[in-house]
Amino acid sequence: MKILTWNINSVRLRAPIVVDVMRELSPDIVCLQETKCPDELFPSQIFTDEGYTHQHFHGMKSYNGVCILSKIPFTKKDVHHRVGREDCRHIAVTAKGVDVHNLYIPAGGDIPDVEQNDKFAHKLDFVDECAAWFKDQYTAKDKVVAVGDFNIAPLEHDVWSHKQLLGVVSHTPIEVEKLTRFYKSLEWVDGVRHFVPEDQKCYTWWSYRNKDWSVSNRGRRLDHIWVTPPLKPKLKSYKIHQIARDFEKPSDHVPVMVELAI
DNA sequence: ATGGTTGGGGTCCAA
Repeated sequence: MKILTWNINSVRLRAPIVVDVMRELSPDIVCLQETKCPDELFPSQIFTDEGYTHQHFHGMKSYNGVCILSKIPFTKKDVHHRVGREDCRHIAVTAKGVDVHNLYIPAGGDIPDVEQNDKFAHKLDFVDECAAWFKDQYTAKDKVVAVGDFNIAPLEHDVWSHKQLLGVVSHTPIEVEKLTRFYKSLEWVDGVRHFVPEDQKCYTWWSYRNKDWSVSNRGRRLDHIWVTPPLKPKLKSYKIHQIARDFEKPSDHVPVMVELAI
């Protein structure tokens, strides 16, 4: 079972390149974030035509929005609201006995200070609530996958310069600490770092503001695929589809995929 | 230290 996550920054604009990636990588389950699309306008048919007939989308006008597109039937699908808001950042399905959660953690604005920046406070609260909620819902013996744009690069080599990004939202110590607490709470396994040594640079996002992104290569690993311990021995391979950053009209994120032997 | 780009919806906000 191949599970792919991608922050697509408008599903209507980029549905054609999602289809390209579906054809290239043949994922069974595709989790998208930042669809920026109300449900009544979701481009359902284009994905149905590709064989992704099982769809769960939860979007809103202009901002946020998540969806799960699958070739495998769901036995269950849910929408979850975090931090008392209804901003379309967390949905889940059950497929082949595995609960798959698609998360879009808030970016958190520019200033890493909860007093000065409500968006940063919201981000930290969101991560805390996820940790508590997953701990409440599951034990480490359950088969669970959590994917998405977490908007946090937790490890030193998840950013191009650890020192220069310590004060930049996405890599500040408080965010890393909170995400790490979430990570440890359910004994999650990092599906990409399972294959990529921690001392090796690894990115999934390059800013639009950086022209010639691949030359400066100032990336961050913001997109993640976590699995619970029973799924660790099932991890078969991973793919960071970096070529997608050079597509015409690219997203600033690239697809991340993990293959599980189930 | 600063500004750089993108998408959506509407002449600005969030990323």
